[in-house]
Amino acid sequence: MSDGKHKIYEFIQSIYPMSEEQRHSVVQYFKPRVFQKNEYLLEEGRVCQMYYFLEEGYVRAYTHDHHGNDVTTAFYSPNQIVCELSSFFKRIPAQENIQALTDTKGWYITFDELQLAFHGMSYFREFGRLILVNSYAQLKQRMLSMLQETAEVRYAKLMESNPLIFQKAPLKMIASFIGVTDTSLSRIRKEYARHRS
Amino acid sequence: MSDGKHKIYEFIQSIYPMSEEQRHSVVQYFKPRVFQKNEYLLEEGRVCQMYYFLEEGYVRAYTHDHHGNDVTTAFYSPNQIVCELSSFFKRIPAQENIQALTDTKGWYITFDELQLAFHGMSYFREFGRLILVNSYAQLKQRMLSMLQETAEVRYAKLMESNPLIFQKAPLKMIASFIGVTDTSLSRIRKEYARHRS
DNA sequence: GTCAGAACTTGTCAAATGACAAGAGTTATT
DNA sequence: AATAACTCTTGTCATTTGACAAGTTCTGAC
Repeated sequence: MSDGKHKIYEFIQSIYPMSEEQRHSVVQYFKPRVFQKNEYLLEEGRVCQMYYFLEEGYVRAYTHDHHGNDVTTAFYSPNQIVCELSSFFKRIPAQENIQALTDTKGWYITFDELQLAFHGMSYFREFGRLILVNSYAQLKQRMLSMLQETAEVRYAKLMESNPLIFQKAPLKMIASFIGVTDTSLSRIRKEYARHRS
Repeated sequence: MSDGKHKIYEFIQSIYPMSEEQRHSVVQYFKPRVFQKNEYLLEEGRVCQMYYFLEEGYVRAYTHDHHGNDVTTAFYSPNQIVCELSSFFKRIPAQENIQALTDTKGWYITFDELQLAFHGMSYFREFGRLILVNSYAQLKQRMLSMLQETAEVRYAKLMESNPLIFQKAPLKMIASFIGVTDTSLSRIRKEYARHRS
């Protein structure tokens, strides 16, 4: 394992444990790729070509609402898969952009390669399916959070689960992710800081 | 096809077209199952055992918030798959209940059967994956709708996309699905009717 | 048919949030 | 260093929504 793929081995193991040999046959498909700050991993209107394991750096996905404002749909931190799953698996144009917030480093696999690997290896299939199921579960939690919790609670949770994002992304991006205006988030943050002190 | 599985054949074809023969080998796994009004398809704390194709009837899924109120997470109409995907695929206890709003009729397959079928048939795998990807895409749309649109717009969209739900489910269930209180939805509905007249 | 509970509407008031604008601080570019 | 663009905070006011309560209608159990 002197190929620098240490992190991706660990990641696969944490999602769906398998033998050393099996992991190796999965990992071999992944190729290195870096992005500079502000570079796009995916642009709206194109088909998502990468299933990208983010090893270092921070990334966000966003789309536009009808007023032309952009809305953050996801933040990605190290050790996550970055991919617009609908576009990638259905081979249709994406409705969102994915952009590097910082310089990033990671490993990718293309759709065709993934199909090939899926075909032969049942453990890879399971791994792929779990990524999908986990993303679904996570999105559902966020949905529930939108339905049940106040903006302040959503802010507090993001602070806990992903504090580094606040150093990498401007307030406005975080605000649209949480579902409030940046003005409002600025006030919420103030209140939150007051409670904590 | 005198086995009454007409609808499920059509459904599979609409999601992921395949040959008559392939579809047959998929469909043969599904067994009939009916539920009476108010009967539970899944109860909180149990592992979801069914991947259920809903042929007739209406169903909703809900969970509880910290105040003990229930929150509707999904409505299901005929020709949809009813399943708590996280619980079903990860074999973990579900956090939500799925309950019949009306008498229902449909077809189910268990996890083990599905695994078996996935193993041998690549077209079944594709079908299964598309169900997952489609559910994900749909949830994402709803998420965006929560972020960008007013409660009134969400109400209007649900009215268009799924008008029959309004005859099957009380206002309170619909309100928690849209993300407002029933009081508020009552007012929104009034306003909406006024605009339309 | 009567009763109890659920479902829905409406009123009043308070709280949360958005829209808009001004201003201070920061960063990038030339 | 000067400038412009971006970032964040804060003030004011309007709008939306929630909380609570009262009252009507509907529905199901007995």
